[in-house]
Amino acid sequence: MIKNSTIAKPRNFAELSKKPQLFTGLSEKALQQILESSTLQDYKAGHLLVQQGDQPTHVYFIVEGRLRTLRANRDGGEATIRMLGQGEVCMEAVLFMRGPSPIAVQVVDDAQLMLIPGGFIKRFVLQDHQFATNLLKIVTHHYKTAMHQIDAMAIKSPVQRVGYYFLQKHMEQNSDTQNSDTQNSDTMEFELPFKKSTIANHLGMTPETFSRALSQIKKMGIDIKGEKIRLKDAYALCHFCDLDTAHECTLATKEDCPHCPTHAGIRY
Amino acid sequence: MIKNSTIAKPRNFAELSKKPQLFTGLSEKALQQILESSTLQDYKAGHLLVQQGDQPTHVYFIVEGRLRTLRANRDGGEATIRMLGQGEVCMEAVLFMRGPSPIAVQVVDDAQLMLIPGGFIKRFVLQDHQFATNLLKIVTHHYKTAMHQIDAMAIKSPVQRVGYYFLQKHMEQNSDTQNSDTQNSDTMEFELPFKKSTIANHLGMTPETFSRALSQIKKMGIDIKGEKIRLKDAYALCHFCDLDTAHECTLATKEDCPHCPTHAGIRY
DNA sequence: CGTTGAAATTGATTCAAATCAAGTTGATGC
DNA sequence: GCATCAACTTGATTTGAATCAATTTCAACG
Repeated sequence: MIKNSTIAKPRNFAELSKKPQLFTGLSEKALQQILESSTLQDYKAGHLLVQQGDQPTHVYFIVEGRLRTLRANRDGGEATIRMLGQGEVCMEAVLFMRGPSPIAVQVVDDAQLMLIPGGFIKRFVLQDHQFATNLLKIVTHHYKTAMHQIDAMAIKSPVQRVGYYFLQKHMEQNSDTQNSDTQNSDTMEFELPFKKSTIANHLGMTPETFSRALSQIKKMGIDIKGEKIRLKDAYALCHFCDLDTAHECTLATKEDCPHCPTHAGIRY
Repeated sequence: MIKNSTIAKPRNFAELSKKPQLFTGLSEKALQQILESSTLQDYKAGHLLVQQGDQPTHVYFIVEGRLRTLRANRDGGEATIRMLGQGEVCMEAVLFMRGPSPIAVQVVDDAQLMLIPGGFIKRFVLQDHQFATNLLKIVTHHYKTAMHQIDAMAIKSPVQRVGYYFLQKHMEQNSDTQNSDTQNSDTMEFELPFKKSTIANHLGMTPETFSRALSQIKKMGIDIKGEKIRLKDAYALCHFCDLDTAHECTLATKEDCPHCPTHAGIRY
């Protein structure tokens, strides 16, 4: 599985499009320390990095490629917890849970990962405040996402789940392009970063149901061509917004959004 | 709603049966600082401490009573995220998410809470390593629980969800009694700490379905009398165990458990 | 360019949990 | 003791997503 293993070089970071959350605000010295303790490795799609029940050994930083974290049971059922790409980390939360890993980690697209030893992370948290806060923010954000996932499965219809997922991807990709030098501040188009069956599983439904939800959502002003999603108008996804998501929405201030939950003082 | 408000006194902690995770390993000085910044308040059952979309202001430490955290939508649907009692905290994770609270917090049983100002917590995390690690462990544990909840709703049957919930409560209450001076090391009995309809909602099912799941589970060697659950034998709940839970099980080492996933090298 | 195989779509059928609708139990107060 | 009300249980019915099954689409490769 392992094709390549070297000491991580700082310039690998420069190649990443957006600054990874794990390293924000760290001193040069701190960064050096992390890099020197880590190794780079390549993995093939399909490889199981971590199995459910394994003792966590490393934190994995994605330089290139895609992973997913999941839970599985005896009858072959799988629940995809997270789907992650470039600049994201995994196993950092598991490291601080006592006991073996509650999740498996699978390589979805051929990936280059930076492996940071678990022991190093645990020590480093105690010596670097900024790093500790970074970790806290990351785990906290995972928890928020998990709460949304619970919410979705408990009280949302398949169409609502897909709509909310689209809304998030749309907002993510808008903020990405604004950070880079693209001029287009409000793109009406975005892409599905994973194959549909994986997204379906993440949303707690079968591929068939996902497909049917897509054809429903097409009737709501959203064009779907393969991986490309195109909105007919900027408000097309506002149906699916909720109070805490509206807060990050650039349209929320423009008072003309017909569905925005921040208007009319909606309380759930 | 507020019946009483005083500066928190240290001796309130002494009254708590088990040492709360938030304060473990802190110096006397650190504890003093926290107590001096906090206030005690009483709340009536039903009160909404925090609404979805509110900006978080405090961390709530439960001295007495019960709370639940939940998400709700426009159509009246509710998803219970956590149900918490004495010695537990909430809003500590939300504090480190950017933006407004994704959850509401409701008082379920009349409660006495210690309110720790959010700003204090944020500052204190940067100055006290132990406190930072405590928080990291707490949030990380919430995340683990949330992953179990996702798993449950995605790939478990109602009966399996109830069984797994029972298993957890059983293990919790066993470890509690071992810490205190009770001799009975392996109790066959435990109690449901919340009313059934709340548990049902937390498990992502209707009260009717929960009730039917209970009658199924009675056939598996588990007696249910109101709030009291009594196991016919110590292994009655082992059906519902998984790899990461087995790790904390006192029976797992005894190789005679017929269902334990740690035996026979089960891989999911 | 056509072949191959995986992924996705679409349709028909099944099934499990939600809903609807009575009852029952159990706690609280008069 | 009995009345009252909420929580829970139990049964009948409906419904929406899973499953099963048959195409269709599309990318990879010879």
